[in-house]
Amino acid sequence: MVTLSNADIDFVKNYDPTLFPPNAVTADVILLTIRSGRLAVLLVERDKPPQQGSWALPGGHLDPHESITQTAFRELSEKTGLSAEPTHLEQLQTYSTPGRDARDEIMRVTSVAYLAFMPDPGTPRAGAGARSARFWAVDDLPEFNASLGSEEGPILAFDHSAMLLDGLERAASKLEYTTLATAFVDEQFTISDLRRVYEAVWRSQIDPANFSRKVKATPGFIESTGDKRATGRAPAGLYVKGDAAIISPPFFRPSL
Amino acid sequence: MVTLSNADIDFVKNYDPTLFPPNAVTADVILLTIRSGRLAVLLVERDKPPQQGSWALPGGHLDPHESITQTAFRELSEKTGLSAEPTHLEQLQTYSTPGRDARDEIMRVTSVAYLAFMPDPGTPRAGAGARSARFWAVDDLPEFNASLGSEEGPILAFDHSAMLLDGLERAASKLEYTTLATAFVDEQFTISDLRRVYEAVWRSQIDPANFSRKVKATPGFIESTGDKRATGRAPAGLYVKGDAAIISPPFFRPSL
DNA sequence: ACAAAAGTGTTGCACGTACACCCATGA
DNA sequence: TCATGGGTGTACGTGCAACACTTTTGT
Repeated sequence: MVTLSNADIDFVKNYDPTLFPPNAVTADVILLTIRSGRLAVLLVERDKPPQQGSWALPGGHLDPHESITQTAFRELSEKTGLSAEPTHLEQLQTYSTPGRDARDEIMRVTSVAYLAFMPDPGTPRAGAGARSARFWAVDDLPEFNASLGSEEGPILAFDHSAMLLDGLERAASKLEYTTLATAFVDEQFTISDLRRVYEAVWRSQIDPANFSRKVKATPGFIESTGDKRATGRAPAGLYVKGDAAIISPPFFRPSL
Repeated sequence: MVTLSNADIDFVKNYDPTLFPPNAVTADVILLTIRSGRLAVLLVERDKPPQQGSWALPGGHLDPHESITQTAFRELSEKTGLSAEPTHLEQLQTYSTPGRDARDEIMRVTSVAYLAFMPDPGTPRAGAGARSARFWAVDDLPEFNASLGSEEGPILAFDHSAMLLDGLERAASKLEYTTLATAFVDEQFTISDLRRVYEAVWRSQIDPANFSRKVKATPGFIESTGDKRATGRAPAGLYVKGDAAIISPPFFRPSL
């Protein structure tokens, strides 16, 4: 990837990392899915300090020979025991404010947050370093205009509430101009399934008639399989994801 | 910011950073401005290995007690001697692919790229670690559909071409739905000044009549001062930035 | 037969684009 | 007075929101 000059080779040979202040780099993953029509996020209950016993996003340290994206995938699978990989994973933002982690007194911890989507993967299993792992409906979390739902969720550890807030905004805005809603549904899905993704992420009602027309009119968003699924009453057409990545013109979420 | 339990305090006291593989965290800044109607980026000629002698984005190491955003501001001023600060600076993305920096053999280098805008600040001065510093018109860089212009620019060091490409796309897309074009012009500006920002960043022609109407119709985008500037021929109204951050409905760039 | 969900038709309105036109100024 | 750029007027097309209406099935 990089061409090394002789000067570079000499330089690297004599490079002493201990001369630099210590740093840690971690990846944290905001994995979103739709459960019973509600947007849900995967959290783990921490089993080690710092913040032992509190709930946090799954994540962990960068290994020397992997990219930070690989860290995100690996930590997600190690901490939560999910067998399937997310259908979409993208980098969100990096968080480095001093004091965001107790270890900052000794060694700065810089955290790269990732945003991931997948269809409901069922119940996760707590992995290494986690006391338990489960999905929480986002609006059961008290920090996110809470408790329209039944359960009362936890307050998040570290600055993970800020990360989640940023992730939710990114998710809502990406549905406007990309076809990423398909990352939340199974391989075969109905247009109503897709509409329920939009409704959950945008927390708003969408006119089924206009939604259906618009999705079908967007080239490459969905492809018909010809089959039908006997879902509730009338059978709905089954579709698979098309090959377009962006929607133009975009969908707009109601301006609130 | 974080409340520490007794367990956390004990944990941090006994924390040994040397048990972890060494990491470096750096910030690199893509500073864009408009010069003679063309989009330009600030580059420095490196005066130390690695990649000594080649051109790169200004940047450097995270200090133990600053946020990575502060690193970006500090390195920009140290390396390029700019007296004014950018009028806009936002985090772009983090780059950590193994092999992106020669030092990765010894210590992983994770780089947080920032995107910054400002009105033309004049000629920069090379600072510590830089042999020289100057603005290059983006389309004089051979990797960016080059040489409509006169000069032939350099190939960038490390993965800085990828960063710049991502930054240009982000800048173009942000002009669609935010009022950030005002970050490129002086405090007082004409509507044509603002239009030339859009034309430089989008590399396209815009109808002056429709542009003027749309800008004035967007609440909070610009505020009239009542003054006029005798620019070319007829005097143009002078405006200042309004207090809105987002444009709705957005402007759309021509779909190419 | 009826309820519920899928999907079609139709209308009005808001907005963007294109382009003709007028105005103010300095050379 | 003419060239240049700032600015207004206007007509056309597109596309979406709203909502009435038809179709299809399971109970």
